[in-house]
Amino acid sequence: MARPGGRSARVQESVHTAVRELTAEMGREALTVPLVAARAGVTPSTVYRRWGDLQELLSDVAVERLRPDSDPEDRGSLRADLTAWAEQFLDEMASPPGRAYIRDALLGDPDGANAGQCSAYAAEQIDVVLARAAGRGEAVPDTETVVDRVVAPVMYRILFRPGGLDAGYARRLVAGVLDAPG
Amino acid sequence: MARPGGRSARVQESVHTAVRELTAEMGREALTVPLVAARAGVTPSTVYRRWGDLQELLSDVAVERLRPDSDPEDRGSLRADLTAWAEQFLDEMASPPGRAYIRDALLGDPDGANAGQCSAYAAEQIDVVLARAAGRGEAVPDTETVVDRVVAPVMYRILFRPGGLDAGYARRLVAGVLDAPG
DNA sequence: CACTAAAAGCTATTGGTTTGCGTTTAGCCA
DNA sequence: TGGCTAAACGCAAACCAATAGCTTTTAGTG
Repeated sequence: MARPGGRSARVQESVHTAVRELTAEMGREALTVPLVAARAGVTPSTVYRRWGDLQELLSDVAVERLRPDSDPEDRGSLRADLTAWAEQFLDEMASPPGRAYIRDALLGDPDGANAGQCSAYAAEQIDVVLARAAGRGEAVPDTETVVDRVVAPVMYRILFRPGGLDAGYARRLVAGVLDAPG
Repeated sequence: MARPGGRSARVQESVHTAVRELTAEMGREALTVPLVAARAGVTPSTVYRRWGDLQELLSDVAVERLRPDSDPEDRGSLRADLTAWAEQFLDEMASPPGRAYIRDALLGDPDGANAGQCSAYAAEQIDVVLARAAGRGEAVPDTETVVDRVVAPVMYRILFRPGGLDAGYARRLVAGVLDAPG
């Protein structure tokens, strides 16, 4: 993988852009490697060599989209910060596009590197919230505890229990980990 | 879908058997629809029409394999029952074949029906354990609470955090939900 | 400025996937 | 029991995604 500005970087960028555009235009089902390659202005063999197959390419694009673009907002207390973050997290992840990205990220991921990256994103956001609360002098749970008690249940239900998720569920999970830290 | 003994049932059975045999013989990577169809004694078009593609077929087979074959053993107390079940659950699901089945089950599952079935299997097992404990007069948590506090963290880590799972983790999760029920 | 290795373009070929049509089978009602 | 209907399957041709071999371009280096 060359430095930004090199040909490799240009190809990667144009291919990723092609995936995003074509997904928006005609849906995920209609996507095919030759189609993406044509839109990106490269040959299919280039895509196959760099990504292996369509799933791995979609996984790469999905991880990019799941990267949070900013730190959680400071609302003055651990409870308020964590509740707001959890509600937004559930809202984004449980939406149809969010679910599609999660599936794509998990699917074309032979070694689990992309899935690990997604988990790291959530852990980083939680770290920010917890560190801020600790700076205020509040007692804070471990990041791992929050992952187990909030992130994991949300993701589990998104993946295995289609339907029946709302902001209230996220609030209850946060209340549970703050009021009864295991 | 016809009753057992009908042609549809015979075809489904022979195709599923072919998938299991060929997976064991030459690995999941080598599987193709024409290969499975030939082993099953049907034509590829039959498989494509019934299952859509290889992923959906593998998803069906994976769900079958994830079905528990017996109720959890009675060890005399809720804590012992739940701990033993969680340890076995983690052990089976975190193993390479278990992870492969989970991935397959999630993968070819457009409407989430197969994933929901997997979740239902775990909930049923937990229900048995909790009902038995309630029959003894023990105080028991909700099934949903156990799913959130034990099943979800295990599955999340299997899917998003490759590596670093052991029986001790399952024991700590069970202890957490029994000693500090949210 | 030449040199080397990695990456992309090009093309032929393979084989997985789709489709249309005829045939069989299972369920159903008289 | 016997015909009727619709769903499921077999068959075969056509399509197109996927792969591989080879050439050409490009980026980095002495």
